[in-house]
Amino acid sequence: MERAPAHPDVSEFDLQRVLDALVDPVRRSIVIQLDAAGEDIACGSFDLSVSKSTATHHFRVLREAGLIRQHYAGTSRMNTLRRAEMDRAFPGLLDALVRAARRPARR
Amino acid sequence: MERAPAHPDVSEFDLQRVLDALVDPVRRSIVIQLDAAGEDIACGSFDLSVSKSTATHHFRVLREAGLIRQHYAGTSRMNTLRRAEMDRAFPGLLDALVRAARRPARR
DNA sequence: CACATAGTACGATCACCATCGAACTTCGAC
DNA sequence: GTCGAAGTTCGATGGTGATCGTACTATGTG
Repeated sequence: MERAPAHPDVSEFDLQRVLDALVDPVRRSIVIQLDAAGEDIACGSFDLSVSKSTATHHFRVLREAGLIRQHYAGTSRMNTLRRAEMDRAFPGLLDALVRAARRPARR
Repeated sequence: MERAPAHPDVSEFDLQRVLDALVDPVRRSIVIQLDAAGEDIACGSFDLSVSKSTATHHFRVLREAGLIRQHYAGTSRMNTLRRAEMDRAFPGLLDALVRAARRPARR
């Protein structure tokens, strides 16, 4: 188990990678939940509809895209939304997505 | 050849579908070019790196997501960015993407 | 120590999608 | 009508990624 996983620097953020991460509904749900909570959340405390191993996969994709930061607290792995850094790299992107997710798909 | 293809109404716009459309770099390039031009562009006048049949596929995905409107002008098929409608359904989304695409991937 | 908890690593599977070429259609020009 | 230009349609193919179960590792607790 990698106890200190690599996180990309803001200067390395890549739009394609970020969109690839955000296009998956499970991953977008993770981001939405983090944004709504406004605080760190452990991997296991998310409301997800996939298995643990699949969840691990999704968290890795989000981390490698730069959307979340992960650090251990005991056996739990805490997840932080890298909001400010994302906003700096891609202004308005997360805002638009969070806002779009909050309202019904059809109006 | 379908001469009057179906376009979704704004009330039917779906975030997942829109993101699925925008995550592909070729399709995003089409949207960016339409936004930059500010006017309708024929399918064949885009700067794309794929074959004609693949391009047709991409235009269809964009149309079915509601991102573009298509109509014939002679043998040419003109494409219009549905900017205002997208902005109404998903405020800030296109702005953020166009803006992100304008600057280099890394800074 | 033994045990439970939290998550990772690894392979395998499966579905989807971007891509293409070839054949076809539609329209305008000659 | 004949030709070319502009797109579409139709398979086929190939790669990628989401998913899972199982085995494993690390940490905390008794």
